[in-house]
Amino acid sequence: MLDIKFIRENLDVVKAGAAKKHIAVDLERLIAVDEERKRLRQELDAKKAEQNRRSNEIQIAKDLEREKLIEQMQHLKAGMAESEDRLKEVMVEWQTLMLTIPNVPDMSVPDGESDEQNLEARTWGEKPAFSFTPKPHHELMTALGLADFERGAKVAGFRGYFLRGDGARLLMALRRFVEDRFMNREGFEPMFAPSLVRREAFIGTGYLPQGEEDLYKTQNGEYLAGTAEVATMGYFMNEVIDQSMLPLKFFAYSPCFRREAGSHGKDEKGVFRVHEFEKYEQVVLCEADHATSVQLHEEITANSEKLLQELGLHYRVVVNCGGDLGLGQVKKYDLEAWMPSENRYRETHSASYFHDFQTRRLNIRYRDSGGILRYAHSLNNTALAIPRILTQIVENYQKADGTVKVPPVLVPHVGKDTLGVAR
RNA sequence: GGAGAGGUGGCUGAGUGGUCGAAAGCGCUUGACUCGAAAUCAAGUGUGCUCGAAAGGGUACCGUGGGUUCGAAUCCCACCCUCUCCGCCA
Repeated sequence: MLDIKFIRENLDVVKAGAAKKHIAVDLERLIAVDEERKRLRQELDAKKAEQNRRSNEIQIAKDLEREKLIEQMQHLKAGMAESEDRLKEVMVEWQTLMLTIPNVPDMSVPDGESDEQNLEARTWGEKPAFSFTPKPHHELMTALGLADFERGAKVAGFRGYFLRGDGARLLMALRRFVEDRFMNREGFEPMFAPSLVRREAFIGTGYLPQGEEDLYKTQNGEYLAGTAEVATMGYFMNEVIDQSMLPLKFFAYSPCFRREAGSHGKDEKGVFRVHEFEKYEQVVLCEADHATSVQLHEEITANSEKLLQELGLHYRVVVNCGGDLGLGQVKKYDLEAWMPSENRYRETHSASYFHDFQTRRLNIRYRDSGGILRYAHSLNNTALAIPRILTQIVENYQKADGTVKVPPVLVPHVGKDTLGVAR
């Protein structure tokens, strides 16, 4: 959510920002509703003041005088109820509109409508050369007995999967790998976050109200989170954080659930896009300073790049274009690792910063050195999403004989150097 | 799932219809005292919206949302959450 004062004073900026994100907004309506809101508020406050004044008089007055005053008050109240109802209506529309206004993207964000226009910032490593036609990950995994998609569908339904044997070993090795890197080296606090989360935190992080379709919902009304970001940010909801605690950096783990509504037909095979997965997420809260946000954005991006480098995966970093940014994101980098079977890069990580868009919705503040309450800034980036990362590992490390080499850093955790063969 | 208790400011905690944004204590800030500190004394110390150049004013907020009333932290209703006991359970 943006500050209404900021919107009022920077209409053109907000309008241009929404256009860059290709998000339709009705700013004229918002401004009109805001004017109405202010007018009614003032009108009602004046009436309340009058009411309070008279109430005090009634308290002192006696007998006849008192009854006369009470009668007068009843008249005064009649008009107030209307104003109050009207204000309530206006507030509902005001809030609904406010939730639709996207955050303004950074100057450096490229123009564009979809991920096709994302700008490649840099690459790392080399595309692996194959003397044969590389197979897609689901074929390799099935052939080597790492995954069972047929039974996955039988048991869990569409996009269901089992990982077994070396497939499960690889997944568990990746967990230990990423846990080791973050718990011991990065200065992050580990967080084990709930996935079953109430509506507020989804609204606060910007996934609702517009993303209802993508979320699973329980019969009790909670939603299943698609990322630990939701709960981790919600953790600080309605709180004032001690400034000395900032920046707060979390290495948050949670199971993740996504309905993938509207992506039928996309990535149907394998474990690239699944309904149920696990993710380690970097979540950061910092002081309300653009330069600090930018610096931390680079830092959490570098953290993930290091992981891909250690895994020996060729990847590129793209700056996401305006049309590929979420409602609250100011800027986003995607890390995309090479997918040999598709002859293109596919997303493994996504690093964004939000300024105070999320914290304003979540009401997360801190008191600065001048004693002023400010909304903190927030950022997040994938640390590692599994099983997705398996797709690139398996494809990039496949050999001519159909087996798959284990990335050297994972060998100690997997316990062997080749998948799909006996030790 | 059943029974009971309870949600008040940064914290503890008083307040059961009116002058209560809320006692008291703690904490915090500033000042006095002191070489300095502690102790002591004095003053101050919530947030949102809104009017105002500012000083300051208005209004709202005692878990959330409704209701009763001239007037609600206080009464009524619904919901949320916490705690205790029972049941179940990794």
